[in-house]
Amino acid sequence: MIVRALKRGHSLQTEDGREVRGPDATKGDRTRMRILDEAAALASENGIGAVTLGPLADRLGMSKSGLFAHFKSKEALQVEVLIRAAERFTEVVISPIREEKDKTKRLALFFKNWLDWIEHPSLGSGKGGCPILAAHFEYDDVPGPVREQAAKHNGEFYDFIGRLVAVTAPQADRDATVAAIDGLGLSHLLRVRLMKDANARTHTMRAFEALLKNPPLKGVA
Amino acid sequence: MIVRALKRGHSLQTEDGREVRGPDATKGDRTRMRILDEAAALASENGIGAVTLGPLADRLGMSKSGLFAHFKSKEALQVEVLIRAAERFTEVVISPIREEKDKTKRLALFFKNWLDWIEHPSLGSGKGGCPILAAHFEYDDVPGPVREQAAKHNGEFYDFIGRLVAVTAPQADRDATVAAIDGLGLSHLLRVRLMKDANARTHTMRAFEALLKNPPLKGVA
DNA sequence: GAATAAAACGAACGGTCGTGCTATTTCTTG
DNA sequence: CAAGAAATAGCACGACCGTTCGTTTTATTC
Repeated sequence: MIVRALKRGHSLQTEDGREVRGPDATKGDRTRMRILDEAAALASENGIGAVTLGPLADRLGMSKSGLFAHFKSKEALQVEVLIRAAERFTEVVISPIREEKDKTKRLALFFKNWLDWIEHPSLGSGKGGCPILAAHFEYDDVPGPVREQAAKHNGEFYDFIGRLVAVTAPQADRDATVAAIDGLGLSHLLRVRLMKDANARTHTMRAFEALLKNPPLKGVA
Repeated sequence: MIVRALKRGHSLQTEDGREVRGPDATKGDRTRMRILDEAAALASENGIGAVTLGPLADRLGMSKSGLFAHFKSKEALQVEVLIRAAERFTEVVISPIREEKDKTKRLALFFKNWLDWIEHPSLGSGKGGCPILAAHFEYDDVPGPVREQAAKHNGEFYDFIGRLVAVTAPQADRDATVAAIDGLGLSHLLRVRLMKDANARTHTMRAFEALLKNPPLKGVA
């Protein structure tokens, strides 16, 4: 087990394709998963920057050095936490929309799932907010691998929304519409988590439906 | 100078009303201002949480303890940094819109100023992003005075946008429109700073103009 | 079950953090 | 310019940080 899942760029398989979850996963792989899930929970509460080895080890009931041995550095751990969180995001928010067979309804379904994720992070990881969005704002100006990983995720996220927009509102200016949708999610997070506004969802949904009804059009302004 | 500006809740005057800027300000007051401005710059680059005493003292060319003596705690310093950053935000983004005599055009002018602020933080403090927004996401789930201050600012910000919306688009659902506008700014920040998208402004403006043309309406959805 | 590899531990390191203290310098004021 | 107050520096502290290393415990494999 010298070769780690890290090298494959995601955390579900090792290089030889062996599953990392389930009974045929080795002990180290299982612990590794426990660590990443707990770290994601911690990150969602206090930000990726607050994922420190001591407290994380305490929460896991293991030693700091034993934990550290799974990752070559704290930075590598942070990057993996982001990858893990993105996996969960895909499982909870992205993948379920395939069950909707009317493809023009998938955008609305995705948006609803996203708001759920933002409001009830228990679906995801911790009791704090979405660790991915937190990382975006935390590292938007801090060069390094964490920033690169965050930018990569956000780019894929925009592409994903863009494809949904193209199906649901082909006449719309795609990029501008993606910006508006992304913004509604971000603003929703602040109103729910920072402002504790009980009506946040109502306002967000009104704005979203108005946006779909009259999206920004191509070539205008 | 036992009584500090801090106690008044903002940083431009002491309790007795004496100006803190200009020649009749005492030396300590001036140093205090230098500290807060430099701290805001540092916060804009790496977040409020990264405003630590050692590096901040280095940048100011003074000792850690000399700096610390101006504030009773690091937390108090952070709160004051937020207050100072909000003052600058008002000076640069909010106040100038009064020069527009057509009140229905003030919303658009504000939005333009805000995007400028997000893109060119030199207008504000450091070379990083808006320290206020960064603090909102950094502390949205971390209880304490910093969080309270951030929530206060955001509430006032929403009220301000809401008043502009009421003048420019009285038929609109005010809260939903405020959410959409706020979101466009947040998303703009990510696309400019994290994604380094050169077309961010074009997309943001298209979405903004579409929003003003067809805002969410009252009582709908 | 013995041999071997992987995983986890415990202690220690150099470094930085926020925060007290006391002494010294610098400003302010009569 | 002298006396007093305010501002700053110097130093030390305990706590926590990421990281390393040698040892011990636990899994895996034959």
